[in-house]
Amino acid sequence: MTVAAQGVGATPRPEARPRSVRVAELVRAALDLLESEGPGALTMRNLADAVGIRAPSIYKHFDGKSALEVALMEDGLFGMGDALHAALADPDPADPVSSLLHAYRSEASLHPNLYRLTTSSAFPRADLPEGLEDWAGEPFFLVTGERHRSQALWAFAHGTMILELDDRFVDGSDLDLTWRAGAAAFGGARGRPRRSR
Amino acid sequence: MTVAAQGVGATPRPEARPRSVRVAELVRAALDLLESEGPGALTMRNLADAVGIRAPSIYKHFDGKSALEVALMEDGLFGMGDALHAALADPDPADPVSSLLHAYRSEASLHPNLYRLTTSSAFPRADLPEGLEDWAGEPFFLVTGERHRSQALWAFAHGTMILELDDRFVDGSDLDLTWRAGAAAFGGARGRPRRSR
DNA sequence: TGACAGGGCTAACAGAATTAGCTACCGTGG
DNA sequence: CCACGGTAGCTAATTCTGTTAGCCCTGTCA
Repeated sequence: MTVAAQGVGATPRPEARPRSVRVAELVRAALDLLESEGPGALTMRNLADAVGIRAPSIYKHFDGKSALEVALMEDGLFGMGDALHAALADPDPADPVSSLLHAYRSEASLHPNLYRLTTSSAFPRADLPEGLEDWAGEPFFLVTGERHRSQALWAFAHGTMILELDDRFVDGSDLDLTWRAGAAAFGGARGRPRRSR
Repeated sequence: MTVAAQGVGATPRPEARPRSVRVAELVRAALDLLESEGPGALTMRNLADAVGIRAPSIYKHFDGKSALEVALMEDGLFGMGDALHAALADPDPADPVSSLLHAYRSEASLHPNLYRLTTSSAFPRADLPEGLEDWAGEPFFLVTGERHRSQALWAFAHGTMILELDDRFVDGSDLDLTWRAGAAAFGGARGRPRRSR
């Protein structure tokens, strides 16, 4: 392993950008709207209503809707990064791949629509804080020790997560087992069907 | 294995629904628009222009935009299903997992925006031909022989594909290696340098 | 011949993001 | 004390979206 031991990564957690009171309020309301009413309900008018102003006034705080979404994605990435790093720092050093996947799934399930947004096609890499993306994804590298393997594991996690959220796994199949099958494939679980490393 | 041997699945290819000339023309134009100009350009007015009519006339052929999208998804699923089944029926029985993943990646890369649409959140399962989804996904089962493992493999494929299309894999990392890492994890490839087939 | 359905059209609407331009407040410098 | 500039609200209006209503022509068939 080329990184510091003990589950602590080499990539520093980026600084969150300061937000004015109003901006913070808008982002919070936007997240509420997004999660409780769905992506279609996140309109400038609805958001304005939620904080008691008119839609055009939002433009005093954000350049446009996409800038607002960037702020949401930022929160989403910080949340995911914290969850993943915590999972590795935590107790169980035994099966880190499974721990990581479990943390990933839990965090995403907590804010499904935020997760969808954060992983949506229009990813504004340039507008996000420097290093945020790397830091949030680092745990996958810490757990696999190799770049492409870590990308593959991340891809599995994201694929499973988004298909689960979108209800794409048919019949009443047990998704726990699907996650475990992935963990096993990537050398995590010593799961039931017993496959060594 | 509970399925017929020799790479041929038990699930029959569903019948494509018949389409009138105009409907076929509209779907073809919609696909053109989608792939050449992007999802934002797929509007009723643009589509109407493309076939030389006015937007409201489209409603004589489709119930609405989402019905049009269903038709596109249908084509996308048929295309993917054909590609995957062909990959298994084809020559190389040696490394079926890699063959399958290769076919998946090729087919999706051919129509990236159609792939995105077909795997988008709003998946109108009920409006699609009976059995289409199962048939298109069957090759993943044929190749793994176990349900949850097949779901995990599909999730890896989709995750890698969508992250690749969305340019989410940072730095100039070699995505071939990422795909291969996944294939290896799922029991496909043997050696790293060694690529059979 | 007459009814009807198919498939085009224009006009119009509601809701989306966004812009322009106005105004009120609020703190600071002369 | 007063003027000034910045902050943050507002209304009105623009453009683009999907969609509906209602009209009309044309071919087919009883």
